[in-house]
Amino acid sequence: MKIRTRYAPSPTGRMHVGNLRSALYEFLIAKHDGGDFMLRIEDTDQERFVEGAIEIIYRTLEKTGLVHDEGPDKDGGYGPYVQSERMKTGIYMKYAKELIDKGEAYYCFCDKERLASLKTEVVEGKEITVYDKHCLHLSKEEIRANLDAGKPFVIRQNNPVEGTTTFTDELYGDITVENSQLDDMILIKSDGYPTYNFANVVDDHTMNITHVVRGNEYLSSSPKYVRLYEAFGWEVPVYVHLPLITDENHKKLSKRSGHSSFEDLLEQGFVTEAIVNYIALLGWSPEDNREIFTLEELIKEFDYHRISKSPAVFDIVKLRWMNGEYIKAMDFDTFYEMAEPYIKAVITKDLDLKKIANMVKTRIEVFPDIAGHIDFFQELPAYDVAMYTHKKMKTDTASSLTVLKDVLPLLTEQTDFSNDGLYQMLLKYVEEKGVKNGYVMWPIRTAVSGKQMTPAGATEIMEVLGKEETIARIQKGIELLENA
RNA sequence: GGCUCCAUGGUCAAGCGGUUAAGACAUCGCCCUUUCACGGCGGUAACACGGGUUCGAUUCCCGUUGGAGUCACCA
Repeated sequence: MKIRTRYAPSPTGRMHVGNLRSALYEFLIAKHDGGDFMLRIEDTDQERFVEGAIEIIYRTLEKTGLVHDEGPDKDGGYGPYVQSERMKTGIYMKYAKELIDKGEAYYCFCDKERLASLKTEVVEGKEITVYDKHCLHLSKEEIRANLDAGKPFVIRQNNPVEGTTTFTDELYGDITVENSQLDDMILIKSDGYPTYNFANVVDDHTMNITHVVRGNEYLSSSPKYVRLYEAFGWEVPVYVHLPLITDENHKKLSKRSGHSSFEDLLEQGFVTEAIVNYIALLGWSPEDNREIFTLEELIKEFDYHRISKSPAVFDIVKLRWMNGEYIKAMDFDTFYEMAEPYIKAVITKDLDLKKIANMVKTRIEVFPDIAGHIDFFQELPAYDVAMYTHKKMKTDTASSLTVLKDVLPLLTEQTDFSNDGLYQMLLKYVEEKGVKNGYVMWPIRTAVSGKQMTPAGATEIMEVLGKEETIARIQKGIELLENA
């Protein structure tokens, strides 16, 4: 049988990398096997629903290439399954009632006050409540009367108080819990919507999901879901719980962690392919030492049995490195298209932007790095004469002044202002003087850039700057050195 | 606190009874160089602890410690 997986997000905002990785692995597990990947929007919580969140999910999956295979028709393609839409068919209530008939669930009419009186313990600011099955013991007549009176109700799962429940996770193995630990969780809320706990099971079953792949945070509640499958007499799916992705403090990454959503990363200048590549490696590794993968290659190599069991810290520093690798590997036109806005944000003068882009391509990790490399092209920054002194180049202010003064007339005469022409010309001067290249290049580069480090050598900078601006900057340098 | 899970360098990680315990990021040093970067070469750095099992444990078992997750009419 074909593997069928699903990504089941709730539309509450941007997709953080933990969610994205779940989607990625769910996609990969299905595709590696030639199976199907579904998208199901879990919007049963009316209060948490965020306007536009579904579109963000849709856009993110599309951009990353995690395209689902099935769903209601939408613009000639497949839309996502949406729980609030499915609910209109009465599917969840129908199955809940089936459970009631089987004695596996029951109506509960307890109000907030009674529930509050049940609260027994407060741990780390959280109230721990265990429902006492009060309404399980209501007679048929009492239930009827409450229902007829229009009293608000929820439907609860009826879990046994004795024995144990065991299920198997593909990664973590057999997990057994005491049934007494299983709370009678709510299946249908008083507003008629199903809870995640219930809708998830009903949908996974009715959508024929074979492999339930999800975050580790569901591991401890899985026995309750398994009991639901058993109560229905349904086949329990294969479970693959994914290790958590954490922040640098080893705490679960969440929307509150900030700046770690896919869109945040794009805004920070990361490229989609690098993000996908990096998160694929957070919790999974291939048999060899390879680290750079396209989506297609991941599909081919991804074996979910090699997923790690321990949590992984999201390391933005390594993501930056990987992003830099992707940038270096880009063909120039693609790079330029992405870099242009960042360059134009700094440079408004009429300079050869492509030459500038090319200088910077191997030196950045994310696009916003560009600004710091090229700002001096726009305007010569104020700089300290001390920069002319460089021990390795054996230069100081006096030697630099001499060089600049010697070179100024040569530049004025120079007609070929290309990188090559300038370099040859200066090389000749170097030879005549009998010094090392750096002895001449260093002061010139300093004068034309005003910076300690630049994305290119002196002559490349001069070429882009042009004759007029170059000469002006050299003159400025001479002036500065003379007054030192 | 109950329950569940996890435990190899700062981080991601390979390892699946016998290894000089890989590799990558970061970090440090050297080389290259028209500075820096890129690139190349090299260094520092890890099996949490205590018991078993075994001829032999990073690897298997138990415990301790540490960390995480979860305990909602949220998902």
